[in-house]
Amino acid sequence: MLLRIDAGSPEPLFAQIAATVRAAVLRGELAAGERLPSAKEVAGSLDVNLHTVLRAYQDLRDEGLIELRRGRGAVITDRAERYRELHDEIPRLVARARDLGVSPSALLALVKEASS
Amino acid sequence: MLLRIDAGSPEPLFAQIAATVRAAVLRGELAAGERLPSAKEVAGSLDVNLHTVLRAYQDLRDEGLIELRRGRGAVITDRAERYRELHDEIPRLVARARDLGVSPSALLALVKEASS
DNA sequence: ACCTATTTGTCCGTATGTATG
DNA sequence: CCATACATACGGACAAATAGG
Repeated sequence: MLLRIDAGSPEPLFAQIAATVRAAVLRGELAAGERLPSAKEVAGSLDVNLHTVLRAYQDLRDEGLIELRRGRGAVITDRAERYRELHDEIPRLVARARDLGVSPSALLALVKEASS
Repeated sequence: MLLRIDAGSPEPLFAQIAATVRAAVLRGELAAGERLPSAKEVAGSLDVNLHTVLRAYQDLRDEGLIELRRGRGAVITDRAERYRELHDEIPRLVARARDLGVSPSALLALVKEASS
């Protein structure tokens, strides 16, 4: 099963569901164009309410990771693919900084500076 | 009354409520630190469901216009104030572009270029 | 220190609407 | 026309944080 949640966690169910999908995308298990199981299916398999899943899906849509269409469902976006690629580059950047003797906090400051 | 909605509009109720608050902030009717009426109050006065108002408030929170705290309510952020200031500068920029003979589409392109 | 009321947060259930296939 | 699937709205319930007495 793709999605897993922990009912005992203080993390809200909808957030757990969204996080699980996000993680799957970042691990490359979900490629652009692929379709997520319908909210109804997920709700059934996780034994949560349909709305809880829909809220998770809508959060993911707001982040640009998926597209939602009535009658069609949830589809991974191209942008999600690019997020993944970017995500994969981070460890290399961190390693390179370490090689150059740049501290993690200094690297963070550099990134922050560049994106301001 | 601060908020108004049109039940006949195709625009969802929660979006109408959020848009009304947004507009009020941009008109300067709501300053940073001011508190919005509680979701319950708004729901009562607009005759909509409590959850509909809460969703509007949560959208506004996600945009950074308000802060939400249990037991305390919804408070306009400093950032909202800055949004308003930025908003107020736009007409001046447009007027200045016009004075300089820069077309609206060219101005748009310049802004787009600068923010890429 | 305690209790209570207020207010948002989450989740569930139900109903209806609307776009897609 | 029909089934699927998301979108919105309503209602109820309980939890958790805050404020005030």
